[in-house]
Amino acid sequence: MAKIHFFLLDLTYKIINDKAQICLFGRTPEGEKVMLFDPDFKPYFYVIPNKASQVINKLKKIKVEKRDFTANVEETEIISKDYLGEEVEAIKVYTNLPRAVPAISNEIRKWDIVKSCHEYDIKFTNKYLIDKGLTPMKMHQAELIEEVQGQYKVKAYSISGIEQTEGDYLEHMDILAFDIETYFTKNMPNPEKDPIIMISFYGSKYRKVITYKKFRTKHDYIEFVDDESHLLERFKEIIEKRSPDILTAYNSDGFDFPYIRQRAKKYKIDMDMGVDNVKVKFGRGNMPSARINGIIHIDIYQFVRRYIREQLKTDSLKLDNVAQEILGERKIEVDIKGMKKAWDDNKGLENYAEYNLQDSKLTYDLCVRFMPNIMEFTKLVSIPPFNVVRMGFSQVVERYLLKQAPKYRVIAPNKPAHDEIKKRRADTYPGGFVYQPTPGMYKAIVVLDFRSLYPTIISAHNIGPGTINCSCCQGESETAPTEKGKFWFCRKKRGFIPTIINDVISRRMRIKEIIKREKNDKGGKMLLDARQYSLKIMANSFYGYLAFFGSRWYSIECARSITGYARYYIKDTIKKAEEEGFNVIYSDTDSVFLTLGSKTKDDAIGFRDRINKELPGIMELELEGFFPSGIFVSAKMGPYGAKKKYALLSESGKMKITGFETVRSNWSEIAKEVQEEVLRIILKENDKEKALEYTKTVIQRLIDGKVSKDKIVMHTQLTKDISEYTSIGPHVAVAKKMHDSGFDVSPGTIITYIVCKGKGIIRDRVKMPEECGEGEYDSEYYINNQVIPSINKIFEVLGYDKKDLYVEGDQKDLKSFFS
DNA sequence: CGAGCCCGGGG
DNA sequence: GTGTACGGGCTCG
Repeated sequence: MAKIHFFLLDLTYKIINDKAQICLFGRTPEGEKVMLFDPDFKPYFYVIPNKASQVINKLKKIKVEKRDFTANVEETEIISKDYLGEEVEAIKVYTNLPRAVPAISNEIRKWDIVKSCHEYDIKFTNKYLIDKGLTPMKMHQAELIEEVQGQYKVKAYSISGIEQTEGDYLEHMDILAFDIETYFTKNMPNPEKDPIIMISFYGSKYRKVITYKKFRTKHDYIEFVDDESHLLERFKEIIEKRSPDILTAYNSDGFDFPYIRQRAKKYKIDMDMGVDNVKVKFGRGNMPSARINGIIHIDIYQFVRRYIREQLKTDSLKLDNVAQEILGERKIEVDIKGMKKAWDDNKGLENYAEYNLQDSKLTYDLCVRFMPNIMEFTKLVSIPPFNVVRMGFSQVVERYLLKQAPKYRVIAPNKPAHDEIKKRRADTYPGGFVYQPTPGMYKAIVVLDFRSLYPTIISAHNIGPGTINCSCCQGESETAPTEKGKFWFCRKKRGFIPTIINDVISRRMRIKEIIKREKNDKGGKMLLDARQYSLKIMANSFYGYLAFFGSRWYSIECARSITGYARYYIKDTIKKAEEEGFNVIYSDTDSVFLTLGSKTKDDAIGFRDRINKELPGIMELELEGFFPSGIFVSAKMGPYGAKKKYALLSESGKMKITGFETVRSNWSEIAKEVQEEVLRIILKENDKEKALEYTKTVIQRLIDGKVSKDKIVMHTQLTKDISEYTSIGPHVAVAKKMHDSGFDVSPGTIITYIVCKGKGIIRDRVKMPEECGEGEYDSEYYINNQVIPSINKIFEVLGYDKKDLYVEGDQKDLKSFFS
């Protein structure tokens, strides 16, 4: 029998003759796409019974009638398993259909001979990947059985005996980026009426802009079609014809694909671009996503926001900002609001086409840049890249645990039910220790921090839901330094979670050593760096996972113990630093900021080494760096620790700013402007007096009514029909007014309004910009609720009070502002 | 203070 | 579809 080799891109399952068949989308080494059907996987879940024989007998007969199918049990099997550190006898229950798993488990959990059901809500395809040990994007082989006939764009076969082969994974992927431009008048475009006017593609040796207003152009990449419907047909055709491994765009889950779908519907064009001719599937609700069978759609914005955001300097994740920071390249500057006129008059469209193409190029470059990271996460958790880029960290951790579970015979605990979630959410506990800085400027700062503090504590103290308060170590093992409760962890047996986390940390250390050793191989280094980064993210997420209300392996007792140990170690470090004569100025969870005073850099290095000698297991204190000067902001405490807020000037003259939240788009322009300028003056000119004077000037201008309307207009989007609102916010109040004056205020409309002078709550004194005269705005509101909150924290740090913002000569009027 | 709502990205 | 993001911030009740 012939064997087939292929890279596994993605997978789904189809019901064929009342049986579920796994359907794999692959690409052969020769570059051809294939579909492979594996009938050899049955849906199942686990039952932990009180009386196994009774349960099995009853299960054999069970039938659950659902609207369009009948669920029944096909087979059972008794298996010994580990459930939260305990040996249990479990029944593996096979059902007729994947849908029958939730149907049957839901029914039998009510039986009193059943203790609990498990793993009934893990997606069928994911279970397949775990149980068969397969890894998306890697090379696989399988026995070919026969060719399958069907309405597919590619060849399809049934297979058996699939296995992942060692080594290769798809390295040279065919990536295609696209971007759309739409007609729009004032606000964001409305897919009901505003057409798509341009679509660009960018790939390796491929660039194209398609549009349907003809103009003279020097660019051969611009292609003209007859109208919008032909534009959409051509869009489909290019994707089908090129059938890239990866199709990428920026915020395409949230914008481009939903928009295209709406426009295509208008022309009755099917979005059946999948290699199996299945239409693009849209995830619903709050998390839209567009899945194309056989083509991996990666919305690179989704990946950036989940995995990269933390390490970016920019707070905004706009394509322009992200591209500038990552690629050092920007969008083409155009007047986007002028595009409507350019389109109407067919004047200057070439410039917009260039802009359109550049967006695709930046998206393509970002995708290429992050592909090693996406691949590493894909391999780490064995989830197709489509899903990986759309998963939160808690899901990544959980998925990694689920992948490891079979090796340790571990049965997964269940996700919490609704009331359990409520209970968990209400349960808070102390987080990291924060040593509040005295606000102000400092010189000669040393920053020390514990390398991966929480993960190393978990490993060093064997912390996990399976090792906590074991009967075998009661009274023998030390108790964790928590503020309440008495928790100890097993000393005889390593737990599932500490074992996994220790493995992650040691793998990462090995890789870091290889990177150090092999300095010369640049390409290999990039890959290894992506690998160590994914492991770092993974290790750092375990603690949060244990405390996350939605977790399967939830244990607030473990989380309490971890932060308890963390507080113990950091306080101990602070105490010892002070004993040695350093000045501790700030500390937050895992880091300590010292000023040298009369001591030297070498003294700081010696201090670090003395601390490290006493730390248990793999715990380690590192010296992050020396900073000639810095400004500190008071840190605000939350249940999971403190938020860092400070700005440091490094030895190389770079500014490191942490924790200043950006002002949101539904804030007024004046608030944004003041925040930006104050930060600029303080950080770059180092002149707090000047920042204060500047702010006073703006407040004075607000009081005098001199600030123009366009700087105080607020924008808020209506998300539902005005009649559906139970709580009437300012924007809803204005929308009602607008509605009464005959405006269209359907969901999606951006409501613009100005808060005006008057009595009572805000919504009673909001006006549409048109009915509000210049200077009629409520300066009190704009000072207290817009400008002051945006710069408040910054001035607090510099030792100023809100009172210092009083404008001379106007103190009487201002007093009421700051009550 | 809790509940309700909006924001992000996109044009 | 072996379902239903997320954390932060503002305003109303």
